[in-house]
Amino acid sequence: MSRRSGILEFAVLGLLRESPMHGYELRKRLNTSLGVFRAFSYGTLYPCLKALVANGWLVEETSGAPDGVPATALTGRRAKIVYRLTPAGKEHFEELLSHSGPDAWEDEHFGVRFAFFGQTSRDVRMRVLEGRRSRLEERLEKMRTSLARTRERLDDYTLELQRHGMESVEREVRWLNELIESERAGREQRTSDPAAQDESNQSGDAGGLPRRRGGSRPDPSE
Amino acid sequence: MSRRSGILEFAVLGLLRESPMHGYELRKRLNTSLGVFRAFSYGTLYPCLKALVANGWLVEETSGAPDGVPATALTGRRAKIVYRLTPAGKEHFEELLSHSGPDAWEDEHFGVRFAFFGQTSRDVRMRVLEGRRSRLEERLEKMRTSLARTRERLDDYTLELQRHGMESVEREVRWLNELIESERAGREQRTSDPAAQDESNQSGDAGGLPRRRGGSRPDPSE
DNA sequence: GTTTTCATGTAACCCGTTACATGATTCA
DNA sequence: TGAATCATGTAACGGGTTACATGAAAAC
Repeated sequence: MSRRSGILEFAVLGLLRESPMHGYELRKRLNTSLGVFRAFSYGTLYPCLKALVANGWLVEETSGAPDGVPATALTGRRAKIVYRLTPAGKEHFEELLSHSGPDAWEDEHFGVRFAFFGQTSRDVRMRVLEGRRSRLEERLEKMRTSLARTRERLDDYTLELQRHGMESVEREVRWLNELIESERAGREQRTSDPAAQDESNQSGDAGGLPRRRGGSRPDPSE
Repeated sequence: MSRRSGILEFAVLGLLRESPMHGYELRKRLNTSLGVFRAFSYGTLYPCLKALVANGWLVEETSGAPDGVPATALTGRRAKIVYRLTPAGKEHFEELLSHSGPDAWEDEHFGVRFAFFGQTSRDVRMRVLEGRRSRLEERLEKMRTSLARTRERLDDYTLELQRHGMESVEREVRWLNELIESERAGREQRTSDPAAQDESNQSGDAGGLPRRRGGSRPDPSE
């Protein structure tokens, strides 16, 4: 019952749901796939994995595998400890997925939640996106009033910092607007979901993302 | 010698350099002026203040002031403990200001450093801005390669998250480019600095910010 | 055969928050 | 007079990192 990190636990369960992995690989996935937002060290990850095993959500499969299936087949090289999600773990993860409480739209949590939107039902997606948006909007409100009160007493750099900060938040709000609109647009369409889970897949279909693929042009004017 | 937070210490010294304050007010300033980036609690601030006093960088002035000058005159209401920067503290802060080590351009530090650019000499400003920029550029590089490697294995949401993340970083790089250019432009001009310090003011002149005042229009299309 | 990368862990520490305890001042 | 805000503090805990210790497999 010790180490409960919330976000790390969530991410680990989510990644292991796709396929079993050992700690080292897991960490790399955490720091790229879910990247930008968070980088966990081994000192955090390994104890967390042990705790999840203790909870019955994961099982360890060592090289001299008790269940046949040598880990070699999975990774191409001998892996020490492969972690696999148990049915209980899967159930637990899906329960976490279905929650959309206020903490789900805080800075740290939101990124991870979004990363697993593919697994998330559409109504939960909507609640998280809208929650996040209103969170940012109230933050903007605060910044605006506080700026209005102190405007003239601040030097140019502080002001510029404030301005840039607000613009960043505004930009994220616009992003959320687009996403929410896409979700709304894809509401009644029921397109076929690309990667359907075998069982207990509670996610609806993939909604509709802006579909602007290709990821930010390499050379933006400069 | 205990509690050394770095960023909090820096911000506290910087704010107190402008004028003496008590803890409560200090915290509000921390969470607005330097806002967006960080919000400290009393549980962090007060112990830090004590430590700074123990270091000889601050002095406490209680209501029954030993130095005359009742705190009432400063705030309009009776304040309990007013903290004032000592000469040693000022000296220390200016030394901190002059450093531009690699940690100065990490996410957490950069914001605070920038907030006190008004007090910072131009060459240090330049080094910090350029350091920050190259830091972001190498991060972009990593993201690009990692994205290229895993592109097709990721679902749309993860991809969109990645894309948005990269765009955010690219945007900050462009911002830095503008700032750096402004600094370069204001290099030989020697405009009069708006708020000159009485003594030991090592900051050159204010350089030149984009001068686009007015802080982000209230209604951006939506 | 040595270096690099893969792979797993632990103990000490750091920075910060939460929740609590306390009390003065202002305002309705 | 009672509620809200101002104001100062502390102890317990939380979540994470760093540095270290260890060793196997791959690459050169």
